[in-house]
Amino acid sequence: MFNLKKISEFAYELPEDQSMKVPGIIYINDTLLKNFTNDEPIKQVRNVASLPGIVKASIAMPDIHMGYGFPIGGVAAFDYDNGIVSPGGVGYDINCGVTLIKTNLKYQEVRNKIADIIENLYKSIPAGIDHKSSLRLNQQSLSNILSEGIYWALENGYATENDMLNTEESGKIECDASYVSEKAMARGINELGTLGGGNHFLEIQRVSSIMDDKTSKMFGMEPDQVTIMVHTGSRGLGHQVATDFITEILNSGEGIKNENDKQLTSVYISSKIGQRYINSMNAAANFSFVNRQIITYKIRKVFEETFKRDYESLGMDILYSLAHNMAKQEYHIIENTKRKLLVHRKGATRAFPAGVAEGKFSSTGYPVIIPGDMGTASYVLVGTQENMKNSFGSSCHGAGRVLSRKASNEKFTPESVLRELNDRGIYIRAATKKVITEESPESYKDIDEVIKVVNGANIARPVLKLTPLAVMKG
DNA sequence: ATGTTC
Repeated sequence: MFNLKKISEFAYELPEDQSMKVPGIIYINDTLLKNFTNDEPIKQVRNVASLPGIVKASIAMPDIHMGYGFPIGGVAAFDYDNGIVSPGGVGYDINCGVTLIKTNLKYQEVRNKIADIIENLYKSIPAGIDHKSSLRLNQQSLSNILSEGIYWALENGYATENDMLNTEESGKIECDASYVSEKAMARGINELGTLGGGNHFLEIQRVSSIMDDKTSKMFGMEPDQVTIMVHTGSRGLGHQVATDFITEILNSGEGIKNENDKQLTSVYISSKIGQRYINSMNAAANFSFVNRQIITYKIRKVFEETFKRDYESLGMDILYSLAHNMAKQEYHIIENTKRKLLVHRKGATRAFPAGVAEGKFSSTGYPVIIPGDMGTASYVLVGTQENMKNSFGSSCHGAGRVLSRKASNEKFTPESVLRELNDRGIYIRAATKKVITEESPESYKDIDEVIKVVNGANIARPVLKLTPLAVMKG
């Protein structure tokens, strides 16, 4: 087991190691450290610290758990000219992320309709594996989605200008989408507007407490307001892009091998493979932005039918739609020098504060949306100035698993989890029994404790807390 | 996460 050095109440440093080019820092406290049953995630932080061109530190957020190569909850930035890009540092679900939709409805107005709404959402939005979209896309439309992102949704009536402004990167990352394989395209063409499975979900929530009144007001949010949260990504298309490039890099001889972990494969950003991966990753990210937008469109339709009012009069604006599995080209100040970096956030959220965030969020900072588990709570936060220096303006992305899916399935029964949710007044519609046990609240770390570390380590400040009323799982 | 083992 690693002998971690406590550097503050909310941060630990890995012991020095000859392989490490930079320090390894984990933002965590004693309580959350007790969740570790093995040191694999910590080894992954160490392995990332050995990669060429890494800048400042290999960082992990309090929701850290084991991933492919890089830990989930990991942040690592590489010099754009001399550093690497790693598909495992982005994750298989490229631009997996969260959209939070506001309403002007209060809890009292929806409480008797919750079950109907979820059942109608379940009919309207395909969920789980092998549930195909009702949208019929042709190849040209799919190509446009990959290169134009939300602009395609805007042109086709699925998005408004406002939706675009409320989406990270305005829902479009510049890229040459022609490198995306036919196989990835074939998997994606029937999956637009589908939720997927596993930890992906759709939730109806209410604002249960406000920690930052001023920012909440600026976000247009108040106590007992009803919100809808969507967590999904780029589906089979992004998964195939990741698979394609991991396979190609491993077979190419260009991959930078890591003696500690064969899975931790990467290539230089400047290499041809690296450039093709970055373009393909960005295309998959655009697909994911559109996927969440189409789901938003379908949610609005269901609410319009339920309340017999149009979605604008229901106040159904997107607060924000963000990515938490991406590598992004960004400029950061490192030792008084502005440097061009590729910031890998794998299960980590961009958290630029006021003054660094752009557009309509320049005076608040971008909303940082952190879902907990399906039985507990989620949070909206904003980043801090101090954290721009510490972790490239990044926050954690969720509670983080504490039990593996396998362990969860062995430990819980669907009936016990359903009873628990029912006792808490949470209505659930799940595609399979297995996902109910896999995603049991006890499979995740305590979100309140994770937020305590995020706040204590000055990563981000809590703005408001959301409590689930009903959940749909794929 | 994932046409849940090309």
